[in-house]
Amino acid sequence: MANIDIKFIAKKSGCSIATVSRVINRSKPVSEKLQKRVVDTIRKYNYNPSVHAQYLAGKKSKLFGFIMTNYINQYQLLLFRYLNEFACKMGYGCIIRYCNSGFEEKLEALRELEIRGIEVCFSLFLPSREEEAYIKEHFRIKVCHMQSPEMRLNIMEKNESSVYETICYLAQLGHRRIGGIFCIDEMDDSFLIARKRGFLRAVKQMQLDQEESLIGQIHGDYEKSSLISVIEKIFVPQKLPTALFCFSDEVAIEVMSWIMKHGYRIPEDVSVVSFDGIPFSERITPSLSTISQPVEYQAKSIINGMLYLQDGVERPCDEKENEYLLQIRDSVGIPGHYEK
Amino acid sequence: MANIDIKFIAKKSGCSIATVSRVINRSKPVSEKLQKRVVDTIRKYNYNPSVHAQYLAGKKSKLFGFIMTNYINQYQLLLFRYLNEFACKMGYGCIIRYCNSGFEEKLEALRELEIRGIEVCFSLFLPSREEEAYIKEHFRIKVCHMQSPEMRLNIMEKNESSVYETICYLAQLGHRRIGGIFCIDEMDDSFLIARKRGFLRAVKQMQLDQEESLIGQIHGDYEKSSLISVIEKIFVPQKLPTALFCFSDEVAIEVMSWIMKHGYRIPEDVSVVSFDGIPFSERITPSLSTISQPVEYQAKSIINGMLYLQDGVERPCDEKENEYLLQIRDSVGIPGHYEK
DNA sequence: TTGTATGCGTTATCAG
DNA sequence: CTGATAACGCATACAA
Repeated sequence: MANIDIKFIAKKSGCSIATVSRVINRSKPVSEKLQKRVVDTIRKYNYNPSVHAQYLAGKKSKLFGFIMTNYINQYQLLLFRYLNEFACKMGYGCIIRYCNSGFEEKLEALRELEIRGIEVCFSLFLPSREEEAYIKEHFRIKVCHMQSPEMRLNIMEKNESSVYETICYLAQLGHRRIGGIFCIDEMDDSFLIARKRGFLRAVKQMQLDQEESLIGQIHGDYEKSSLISVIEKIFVPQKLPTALFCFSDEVAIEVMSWIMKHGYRIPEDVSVVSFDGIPFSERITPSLSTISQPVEYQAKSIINGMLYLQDGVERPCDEKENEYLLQIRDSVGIPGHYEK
Repeated sequence: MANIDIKFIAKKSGCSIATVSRVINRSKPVSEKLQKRVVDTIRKYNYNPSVHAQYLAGKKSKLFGFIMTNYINQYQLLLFRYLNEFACKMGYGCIIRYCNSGFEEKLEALRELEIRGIEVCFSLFLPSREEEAYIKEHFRIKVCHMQSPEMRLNIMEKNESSVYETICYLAQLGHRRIGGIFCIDEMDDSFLIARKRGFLRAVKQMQLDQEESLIGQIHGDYEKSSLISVIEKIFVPQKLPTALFCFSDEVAIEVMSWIMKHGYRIPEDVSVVSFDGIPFSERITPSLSTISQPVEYQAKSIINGMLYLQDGVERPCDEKENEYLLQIRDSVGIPGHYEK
């Protein structure tokens, strides 16, 4: 059987390839009769135009690139799942590339994407100002990320304020001594740092204990041992915190297993709250209280941003859905409210 | 500035585009001098041939497709990271598509991949015989999966035997009452089922307690509540098992948090062992004993299989690396060996 | 060893 | 409204 291409369809429909093309792209009017005939044969032979030929003939690539960090967490995974879903819905394919954090390696990844004719890519890495400038100078491909203005995620403010409110809530429950585990980021001004800012602001505002020993910091790709030293720094026997905030659910889960293994009860002795709202957070026992991110909104908003970078058309998102929701579950309780 | 295409490079190198093409593809000998000149200008202008044009001119697509289940776990994520790495090393890009388990949706995903000129794709879903036949009949794209013979993973046997050996090991430690949580699969003969077979064989062989209440089954996309009923079925107060096997690390982590929350100690009261060897398994407290899969080998072997499907060239893998290793960590102990 | 010319499947321009 | 045809960037058969 012959290859099913535009020529084949044209012959079977008794018209020229130009007409078939017009039917496919709705680029120029075609008489109803002919239109129907063409559509029918396309259906009949299950014809699909070759994207490669389309691209060569001047069309855009319909392919988005995604650069993933090697230290991916479940939140990022979930985000990507939605990104994939929305990209598909808009007719775009997703080409993915894992990458270590070295700048050279990121450039290599960009090069690969560029070769494949991709024009817009999303990176889970937050680039520094210099990196961003370098890329703009040397690449045709447009790179965006969580903090790019086109994404309209308002992510810094949302992170700061949701943590602030969470800590205030704990204070209102009666917690006066709240520990916090945060992420050190290479970027001066990332949304991860914003979480710490929100925490500190609430501590000050609510006049909670401000001891330095209540705060721990670890890197994004921390070792288990360094997390444990942070926990041990915070959990000093005579002066335990009654609550603990962790910058991510995964860290919280590690911490909770440590706490329970060491004979403390959650939430009777310590309440735990974290950030992200990954599905796993409600599966463990006790279920983890967490600030759940609007992943679906974020994904939609990012894809809209990428489409904008691709074709210049703005697609507004409903800002109201951009809500960070504190999910109170079993890991949070009232201090001093249980028998010893 | 003109577009940097093969014509541009040809002009700058003072030769024809045919020669440039030959240098790029090493398809025919080119004199050393000319070769060098061409290579230099390619470098100088950072020229990259258009994959679309190459494809159109008869070359293969250099793109692999991957169909991911929506209920992805960390093991699958890790596997995909390595798949991505090895595919990149071989000059292939990875286009990814998440998908629910409905057959229609899988077909839609395949269609999308096929349109993009992809010839080989890997699916995390295990297709039934009928599904496989249907796809072969209706699609040009070749679909492979964990149990495809071309992948040479020997996965059924490896799963069965590694679980068998693990349970024997526990028996030798003195465990006589071992619980097991397994996955119900729609496929009659999947590697997930093989894990249960290995368990049952060992129980029989070592003459361990065979009560039906020691065994629980859940679906791949189980709810938390159904896991908890399974746990409660196994953890009957007067006749606790001294050890528990879980078919995946993620299930084990959920189970462990339940166990600790309910006042049992790990491993003093119950030992826990599971399957996969995801990084998170050693991060929790106590660290989780698990049968770690040779993810890196598997990924390499899968990519080799996909390359074989693409170009017919066999690339042998070192079978010795296909080893499932029981990692004994803190979650395993000797029964009756601790003070109450 | 090198160059010329054709074709790959599509879109877009220009005539009819 | 429709059809012929020139691009698009590359590989390759054929000619030199």
